[in-house]
Amino acid sequence: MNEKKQLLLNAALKLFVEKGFHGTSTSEIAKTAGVATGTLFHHFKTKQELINSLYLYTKEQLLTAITMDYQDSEQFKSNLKRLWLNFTHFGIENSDMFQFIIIFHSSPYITSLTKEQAETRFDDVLIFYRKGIENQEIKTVKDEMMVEFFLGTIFSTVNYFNKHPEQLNEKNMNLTFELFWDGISK
Amino acid sequence: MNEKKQLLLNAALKLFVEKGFHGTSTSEIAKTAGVATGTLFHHFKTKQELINSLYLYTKEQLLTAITMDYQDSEQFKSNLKRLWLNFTHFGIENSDMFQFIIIFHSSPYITSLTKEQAETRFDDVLIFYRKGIENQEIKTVKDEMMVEFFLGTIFSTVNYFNKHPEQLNEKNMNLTFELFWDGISK
DNA sequence: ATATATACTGACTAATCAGTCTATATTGTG
DNA sequence: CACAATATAGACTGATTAGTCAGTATATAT
Repeated sequence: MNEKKQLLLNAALKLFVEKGFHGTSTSEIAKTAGVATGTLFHHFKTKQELINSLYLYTKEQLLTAITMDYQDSEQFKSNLKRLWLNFTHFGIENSDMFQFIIIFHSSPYITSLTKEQAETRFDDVLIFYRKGIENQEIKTVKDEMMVEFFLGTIFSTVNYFNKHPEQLNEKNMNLTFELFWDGISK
Repeated sequence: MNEKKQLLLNAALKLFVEKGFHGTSTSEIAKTAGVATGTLFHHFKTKQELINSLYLYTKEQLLTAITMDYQDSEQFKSNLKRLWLNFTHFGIENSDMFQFIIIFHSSPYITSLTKEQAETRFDDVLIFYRKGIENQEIKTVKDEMMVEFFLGTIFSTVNYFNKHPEQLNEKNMNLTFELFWDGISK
């Protein structure tokens, strides 16, 4: 990736989270990145294309962080916990990216084509857990409800530790996972 | 409340959720409400004041919907469930307002003063449950974490039923509450 | 009925926006 | 080195924006 292109993505990420899509001008993005506006439009044909690229980029970073490391030798709970912890830690350590994904996931600024691209890659991760979910100690709930609940608890956990960073330690992190786990287990 | 002022709030709510704060022009809000732009600026000094008013208005509507009807005669679980169900139903039936509150709660467009105003009124509701939480069958978790978890599960439940309205029935609603309840109970 | 305040209108303005264009610099290739 | 392709720059433009203003209509009070 070209250096200035990367600087532009970083600047756009920060500003979009802070002030929204329309609240951030292309000239401000260029200024923050330390480049000219012409350079921005050289790398991204339109502002629209910039935010689409940014969405794919952040989702890719998230996917890398939660890597598909399902271990058949381990218990289902351990596998699920590792996924949950990876996801949550990503959210805490990359709060701009996490916020961006949350905000712009259900936003009209990202074209549906881009969303589909990102979503498909995402489902690939969850498919590993689907066979783990069947015949396990988990409540019989629709897959989609389970995914929403999973994401909802991560969302609230990240929010909590962002607001109260002094509470961030292994004990409390385990406790919040137990809230999720006891909810879904039979 | 003045009729045209109400029309302006309704139009702004719809458009802000759809296209964001800066993505919606004041002329479009006025046009959607069927009034002149001058009328908008007569009722709200600035666009900023409009969104602040809207935030207080939607929070007020939410508060009314989840009314403080704690019944000491009933079990804690029943009281909590009623609050949870009122909240969730509000989110499903008033999806624009719910979305608006979620989006603009952690957004720089609402001044922190306005947020405080709304938050104070909100805490008044939760205080009724605090004494219920003590010495109950609930896990010992920080109050703030409990609130985040509470809101997180409502958020995911509303999201789920919005995406899959055909799944909306009493049985599934009870099931989703049990996910929350089993998580927090000892 | 008259006076005063409030509600409303839409044309207007200075500022700002996304995107263009022309020119210059840097890089890669043979 | 030569020369083409790519990267960078920033002044510029037509369109759009939040907010103003001068005047008109409607409601309220005495």
